[in-house]
Amino acid sequence: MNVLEQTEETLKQEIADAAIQANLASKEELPDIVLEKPKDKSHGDFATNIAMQLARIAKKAPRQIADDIVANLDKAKVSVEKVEIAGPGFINFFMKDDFLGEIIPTILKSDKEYGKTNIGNGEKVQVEFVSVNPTGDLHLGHARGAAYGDVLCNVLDAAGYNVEREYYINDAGSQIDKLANSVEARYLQELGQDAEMPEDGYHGQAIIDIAKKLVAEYGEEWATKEQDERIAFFKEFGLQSSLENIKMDLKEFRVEFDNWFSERSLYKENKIPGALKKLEEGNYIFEQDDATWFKSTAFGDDKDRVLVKKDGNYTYLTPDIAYHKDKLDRGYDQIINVWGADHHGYVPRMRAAIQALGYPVEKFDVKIIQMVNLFEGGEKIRMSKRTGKAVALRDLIEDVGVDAARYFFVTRSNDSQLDFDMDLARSQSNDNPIFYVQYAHARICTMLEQAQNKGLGSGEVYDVSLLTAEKELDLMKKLGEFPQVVSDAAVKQTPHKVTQYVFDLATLLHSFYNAEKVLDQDNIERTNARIALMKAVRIAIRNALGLIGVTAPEKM
RNA sequence: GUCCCAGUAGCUCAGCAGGAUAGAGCAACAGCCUUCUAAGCUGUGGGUCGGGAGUUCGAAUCUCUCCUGGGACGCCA
Repeated sequence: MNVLEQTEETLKQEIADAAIQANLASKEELPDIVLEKPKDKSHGDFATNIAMQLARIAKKAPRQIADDIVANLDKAKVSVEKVEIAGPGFINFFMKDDFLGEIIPTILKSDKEYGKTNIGNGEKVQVEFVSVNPTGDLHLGHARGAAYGDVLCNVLDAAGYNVEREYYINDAGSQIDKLANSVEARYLQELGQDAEMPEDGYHGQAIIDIAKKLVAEYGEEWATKEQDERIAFFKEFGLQSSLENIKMDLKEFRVEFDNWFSERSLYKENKIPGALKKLEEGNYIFEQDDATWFKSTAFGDDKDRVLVKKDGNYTYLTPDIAYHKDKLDRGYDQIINVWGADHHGYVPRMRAAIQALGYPVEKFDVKIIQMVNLFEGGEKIRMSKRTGKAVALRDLIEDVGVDAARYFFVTRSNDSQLDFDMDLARSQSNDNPIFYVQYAHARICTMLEQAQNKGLGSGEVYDVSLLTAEKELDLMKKLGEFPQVVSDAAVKQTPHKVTQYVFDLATLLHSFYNAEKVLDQDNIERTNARIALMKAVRIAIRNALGLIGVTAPEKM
């Protein structure tokens, strides 16, 4: 537990005791005390609305209740400067400045660990994300899912969850056949033959590159072979090449997985019939029109779903059900899937499947990532997977860099669409939030370097009580919030809160920097205290950027 | 037609486990570099939180309804 949390806990306890002592409510009746940090400084450092909440129970006016609570408060136990009652019955607490005193020493001591919490309590969480079909390049939409999933995992990890990252490789369905056919057509075209791309094939550049690679390695060898043999070979070649590309792109994007789960392994290990059998035991299977159906409507789905097609093949859903069964059998407390918005309609049937298999549906969670719209020169760039004109992740990285791309993708809530402004992401100006934040870090590094050159603040001796300027207090309060921000982002699965936080912290740093001078030969005491503050800010920025997967440069 | 997401300042978006006078960035306007990085800072203007009803002491936040935009509704994946 960090310093601010401890102060809050003590304060909450005091308020609860005071309320009971004033006979406003019994221990059982008393609601949880909520402490908030008022936006307006004139409302103090903490505020509680307990008086309003107790109005009905105590059958008294809120302001009267607030009076009673304040009268019974033992101010000696917490470092409260003064207490005020305001508005409809808020109780505002103004703390003595020294309540911030422990923040800086705590941060400097925790260093890389600062921000970590144990709210997850070691709970096992698995996050499956990206999981793009190995039939082409990763593009913009996938990139957002990749950034979201990765940062979510970082945040969960920091908040004390036991996280695993997994990628589901669709290497068994009909899309792989399409891939083989597409590769074949491109291969023959490379050799100057008059081959036609299948209507429903993959038209992207990636397939052409694979064909070129084939020609480079095998020449015309495969043109003369039996088609069956050729297709079989191209299927594997295409699959492996695509997978390699995807892995390479993700690695460059700083996304690494613990598991790469192959759909084929479900076939090999006979897991699909097992899942079907389980469904059958629950009477959720029926035959109709020569197909096998899953009665997903029993769990609120719009319509029932086909599992085994008329032609005897599984639909996409069937191995996916087996896959989710497998995941749940691995003993995670929670499995989170990160899906694109175009797959949201798939959620009810998978939820139905989880329930039909007899698992608690609360363990299954889907995060939907809304679309990304790319803007350049004020105009929207349309993307389409079919025509192959989608903007590839690789191109995006080359253009704006990994830092800017990752940062931009986790600036917004996952369920808001995202307008990605290429010009802004590229710009080396104060308009660009990633540069703004990184600049704050670099600025601190420069100051600390100079401090060292001048022989200032090198020791462990500093007196934080000298930090009384408003901007110093603001910085310390913000620093103290970091662990709560991490917990909040993890629990609510909203990694963009970290991005917002680090931006706000950078703002306070820049503001402080312009208002106060850190290195002052004529005031060594204060200089040492400020250097300690700067070190603490640097740690918080670095750790926050680390969670987002963005570098913290020392010079810019 | 059904389902999902969104609708908050001129633009892009936070805020949505109900709390005080609704925030940030950009854009606009006015200022700040003999001082640790001006990739920075300070200030000003700007809002019927899509409309309406309800619950509540209190609603941008919860419920219902309507409108607008985007997406999804295959024996595709």
